[in-house]
Amino acid sequence: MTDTLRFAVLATDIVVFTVQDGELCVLLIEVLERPFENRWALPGGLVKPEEDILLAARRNLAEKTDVKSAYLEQLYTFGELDRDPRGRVVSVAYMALISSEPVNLKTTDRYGGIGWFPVRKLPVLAYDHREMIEYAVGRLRTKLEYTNIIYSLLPEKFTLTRLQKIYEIILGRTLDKRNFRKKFLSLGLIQPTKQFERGGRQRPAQLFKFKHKTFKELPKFFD
Amino acid sequence: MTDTLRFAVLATDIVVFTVQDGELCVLLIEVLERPFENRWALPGGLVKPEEDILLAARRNLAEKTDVKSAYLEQLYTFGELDRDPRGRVVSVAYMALISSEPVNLKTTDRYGGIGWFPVRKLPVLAYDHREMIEYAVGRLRTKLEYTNIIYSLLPEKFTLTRLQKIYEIILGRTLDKRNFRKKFLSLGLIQPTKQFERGGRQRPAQLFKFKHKTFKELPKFFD
DNA sequence: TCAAAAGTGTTCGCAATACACCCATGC
DNA sequence: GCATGGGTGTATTGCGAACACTTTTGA
Repeated sequence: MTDTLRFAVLATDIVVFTVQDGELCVLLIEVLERPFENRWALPGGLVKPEEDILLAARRNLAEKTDVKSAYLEQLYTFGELDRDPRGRVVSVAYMALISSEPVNLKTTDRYGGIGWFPVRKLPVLAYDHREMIEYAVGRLRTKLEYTNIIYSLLPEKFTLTRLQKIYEIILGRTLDKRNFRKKFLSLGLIQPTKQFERGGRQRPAQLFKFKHKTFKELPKFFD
Repeated sequence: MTDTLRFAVLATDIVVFTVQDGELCVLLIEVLERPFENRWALPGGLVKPEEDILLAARRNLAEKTDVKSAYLEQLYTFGELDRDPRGRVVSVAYMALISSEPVNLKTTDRYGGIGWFPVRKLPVLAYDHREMIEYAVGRLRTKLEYTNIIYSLLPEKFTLTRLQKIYEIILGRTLDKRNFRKKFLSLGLIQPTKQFERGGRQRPAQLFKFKHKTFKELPKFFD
């Protein structure tokens, strides 16, 4: 091998999802550099020669937000020759999920802005980042149905209605309240707390929490 | 970016599956170079600077077999810092599926041998290739249940029993013959031919073929 | 007392499962 | 004629889907 060493530029891009205002949203930053000036892009950056790719994803994410993402998963590696007009860059895409609590977004002078965008109304994106987001949405939908990753999109305590809404928003269809509760509770993933969410002018909703906030595959789930 | 260009060695490894003699088998080559001399490894190699990764996988596969694989899918990118003792090598792993027809295997002076190994009885492997194979087996099992990729593991014409055996071998459990046929035929993916497989000292089995040999997701499948 | 969301059970239909015998052939 | 795998139908069950009213609170 040593006589034929080949090199490529390695990068990582992170599709950070959260649910906000009834929409599945993704975190984007505004590019200033040509040829994508004023377009929006996924947070990400280069992987250092002696840096683990997963850690590079975490680092790049930490440089833009103060979020410790609850969940980070490698998605797919994008290596089309012409995906970056500046030259050959191979990018390992990740998906991150964070709870929809307020998040501090940083910005540096290398970027114009940073913000959450509903995946249903994305701006014009730089590079192949639209493709990455579409891929990530597909993966998220799939995983929602056979794993417990939804825990990473929720705060510590939450109502069953909020839980259901997240499923509905991501899956893109409504679910029957009684069937949803019956089925989800039977999974045994969550337990009721003794607290209730008050404040609306309606009956208070009981707050639940996950027994364990660790990734798990489930036997079955919602079709 | 140009002021901070970073480099990594990019490679690809291919987990080539086939079903042979009642076993799910994977194609391995024998490494001669230190420090993995006499261990077995997945076929693969470096990605050239101006080469698409998928094409690099195809090329590396073609250099070892004369198989045009029916199916090739990117699996996961392995980038642990110490996964290759010779230095930092990031490898994009692929999964290939081929029909269990006889395949010509080539070998070059850079490798000691090449052959098929049952995934249940793997030799000691080089690098992180065992991990890659385990990942690939998981993906294969999953995809078998919600896609039609099994077509790529079968010859043009096949009996229903052979089809069922492949499911049983990969899923690792037996299936009921009547239920299997009822369900698979109801998917409408295959059609009977007018030919029968003779030769055994039993009733000849009707040969079937796939209507389309293109990748498809299925509504549901075997649990 | 009214508006708003919380909470709760039963029925129905279908799809998955379990299960056993006759058929066509080669030897 | 017998051994071998090929081929076929029905009954049961469990799960997902459909569906409506009462409860609790704040204003």
